[in-house]
Amino acid sequence: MAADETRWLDDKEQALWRTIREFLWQFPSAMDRQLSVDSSMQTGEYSVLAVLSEGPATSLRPADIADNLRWDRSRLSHLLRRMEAKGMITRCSDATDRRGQQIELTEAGWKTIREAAPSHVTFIREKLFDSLDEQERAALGTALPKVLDALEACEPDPSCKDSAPGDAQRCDED
Amino acid sequence: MAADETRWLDDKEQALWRTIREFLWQFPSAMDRQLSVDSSMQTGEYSVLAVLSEGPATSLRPADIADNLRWDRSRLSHLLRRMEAKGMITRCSDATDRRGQQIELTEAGWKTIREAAPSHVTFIREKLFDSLDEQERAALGTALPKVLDALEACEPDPSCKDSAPGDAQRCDED
DNA sequence: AATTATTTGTTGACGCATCAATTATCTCTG
DNA sequence: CAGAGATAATTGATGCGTCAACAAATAATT
Repeated sequence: MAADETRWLDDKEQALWRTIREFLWQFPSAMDRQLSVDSSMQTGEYSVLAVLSEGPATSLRPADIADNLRWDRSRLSHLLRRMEAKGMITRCSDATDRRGQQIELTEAGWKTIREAAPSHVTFIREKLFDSLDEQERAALGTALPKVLDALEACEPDPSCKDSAPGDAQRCDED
Repeated sequence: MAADETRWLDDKEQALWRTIREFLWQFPSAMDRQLSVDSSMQTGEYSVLAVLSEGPATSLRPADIADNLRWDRSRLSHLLRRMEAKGMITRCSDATDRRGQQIELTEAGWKTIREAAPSHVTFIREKLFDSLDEQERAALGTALPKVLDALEACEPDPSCKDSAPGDAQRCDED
């Protein structure tokens, strides 16, 4: 890349970036607070409980949960350990693949997600959906996937290998 | 609040929430990775360096930085300690208010932000702005502030007190 | 069948954010 | 001026996410 061709942000772009950055920080932060206050847990734990309770299957392998949430395996592993200690989930070894496990909600886990869901959904509806009109919701629905696509071009996994090579990715250059 | 009036999300809303949730996680995560790889720092540190370098003043008090970024004081305090240890900033006690301090970038701090800025701005432009058309950018610009407004109604600080009391905040009910 | 590569999941060290508690200074009120 | 309250900033404990290294089992290759 040539010397200093950085396309800096103009004032308008900078203002928008500022807004987005604030949203990126404030929303998850407020969501964690809501869950902490109302249900003594955080977003990560809620997400795992939700995935396990929503799916058609009664048990899932950690890799499935990780894929569903697009999470790091390690993060999930740590979280599952804590959740098992709290009695939210149980693990049994997978018969067909002895590396894997089957993760299942316990009764306490079901109770927890059932009790946490109403206030959490209310939070999302009130703070997020109710703040936006139909057009804005639609715009988010089309805009954000594009950004996510752009991000996938350069992920931590070695998934960089199967992305379009012609288009100047910045996975290791500087 | 009455028994079970939770307005659950329908399929369309759930899909949108899923997208937003993924964006909320993946974007900051990718941004941290970019900064780590290219500049050996993370978003928080970059933000502080940016605020200090952008402002008209050559030095700022921690409270000003915290307000600018809408951060917790404690978070900033910890971060400033680490940044001071790395030689990025210096502190001098404020003459007019002996509780406060003046935070200033060191030469090393200036060098760091100057070197980190191009690739970071490029990341934001390529992954975020370039992925969106003008209409989508405008939509974000109007939509997100509304969400942020809704969030401000219920913050950790005792700022709950000066928000409209008629409108059923959920700061402590359940 | 034997070797290699890939996939599944765990672990430990480390850095960071959060919360509650604390110190020091300032401001307001009487 | 004295005392109550507010504000600036720090501290320590705790929990979480990340990274790199690892162990175990399966899949692919020869």
